[in-house]
Amino acid sequence: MDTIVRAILPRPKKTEMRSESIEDYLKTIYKLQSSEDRSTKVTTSLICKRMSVSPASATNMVKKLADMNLVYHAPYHGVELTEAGQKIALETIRHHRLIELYLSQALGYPWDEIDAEAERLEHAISEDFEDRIDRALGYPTIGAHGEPIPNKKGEVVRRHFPRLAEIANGINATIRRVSDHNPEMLRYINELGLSLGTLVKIDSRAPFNGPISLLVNKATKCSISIEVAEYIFAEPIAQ
Amino acid sequence: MDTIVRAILPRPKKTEMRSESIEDYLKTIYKLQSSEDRSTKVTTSLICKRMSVSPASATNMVKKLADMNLVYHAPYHGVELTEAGQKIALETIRHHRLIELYLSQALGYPWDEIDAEAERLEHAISEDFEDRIDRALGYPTIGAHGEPIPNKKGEVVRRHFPRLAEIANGINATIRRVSDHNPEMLRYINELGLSLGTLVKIDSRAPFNGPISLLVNKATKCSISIEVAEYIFAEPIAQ
DNA sequence: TAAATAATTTAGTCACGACTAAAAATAAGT
DNA sequence: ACTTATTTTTAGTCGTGACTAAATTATTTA
Repeated sequence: MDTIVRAILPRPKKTEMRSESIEDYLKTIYKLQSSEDRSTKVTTSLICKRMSVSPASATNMVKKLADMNLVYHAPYHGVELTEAGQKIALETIRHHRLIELYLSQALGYPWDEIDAEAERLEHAISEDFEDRIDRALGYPTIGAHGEPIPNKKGEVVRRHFPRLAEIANGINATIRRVSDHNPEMLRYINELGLSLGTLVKIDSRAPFNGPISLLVNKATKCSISIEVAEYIFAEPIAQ
Repeated sequence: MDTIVRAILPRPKKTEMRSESIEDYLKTIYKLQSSEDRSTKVTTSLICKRMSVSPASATNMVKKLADMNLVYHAPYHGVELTEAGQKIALETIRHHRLIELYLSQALGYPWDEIDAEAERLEHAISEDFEDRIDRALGYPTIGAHGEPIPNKKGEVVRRHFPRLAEIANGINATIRRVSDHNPEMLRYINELGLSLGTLVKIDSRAPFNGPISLLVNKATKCSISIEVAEYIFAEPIAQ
């Protein structure tokens, strides 16, 4: 009796391991969950687009993550990280950001290369390595592109700044974060002298969504497209 | 005609990729090929023992490596690296040793932990990373345990020193290399104060393969088993 | 509300790299 | 030389994580 039932039911799979892939998916889901508009559901297609993977692959992994109790999955309606899933995501992100900062500060890596290198290293380092670079960096809380670095307990201090594109003309602001999604964009932004802490003033905007003119460090002028201005987050200075 | 022949022959497999596994096997084969007695053939069983893998797995990989022209394989008689295979092996070993040295010098890792950490990192780093730590270390040629570091061209400067166990009583010698195969042994050796460059004098030997008494740095005495003395290589000082 | 479109999931495949069990080849002992 | 023991290879399986193609479910539009 029992045997028959067991033979018919799908075998209960004992997926237990924490693989590179799993970490990558959880990291991506975490980022989608928290960085996009809060209202947006994290759907399979969002995930597969962000990871450059086929929809079927994403579905498969989502099912596996659900089996492992790392995400809640409402079929056709998206996923949400469980506490366990979020823990792994944050550990992975912490690794990533600490490595990025280390590459940039200790090894002189340029801004636009640290993401790719960290992407591979983040899965390979031990807790010990994490601790050692954390110490070497002086227990930082802000990453190389201005993102918060989760602490070991998985706590994140989220800071919120408007995009340059959203700041009104005539306002002074300090650059606080730059989206690290596009290395070419990062290189370009860096070439313009727009790094973390740089003071900029929104000078003027050309009509019809034209370029935005900036005054950088009260000295240089430069003109960037709206698209670029969407990548840069800055803190307006109260005056 | 042609079609029939092609249909019967095993499909020619296009294994092209350079995976972690492949690097590990090539590295192991290189080490077996050069570090054991030269006369010993590198057999499948040697490989599988060293890698803690089943004989079948080793055979499989060996066949694959032969397909990729990375090793010559005489079935039942062992393998030998081709030039291409040796190149990859040396690149991997170079990565490993540079990382070990970096961990030890820049991050203060203890001697007995660097191997395990480097084992995972060596597959994850880029050429750029390699170059940067190489520069940060001042282009070293000797690794953390005294082994030579292959240069970028794949050249190795092999130095040959006798084991402590082989050095005659009364001789002064400088420790030049320590086998890194056993972390516990490494920790023990380090605790005894026996690191690279340490001056030792073979004081005496107890009979029946008993322990060897050493005078360390002309100051401390210590007594080690033959087994330990097999792990340590030293340069006798001409006097 | 029905049809068209878009998103998601199922089904089936493939490469990789491990495994066990069994067959085949080599080496050793009498 | 012939049997025995050991080493090596073959055969077949499994888990992971990707893929395409086809089916299914949701959503939008007419």
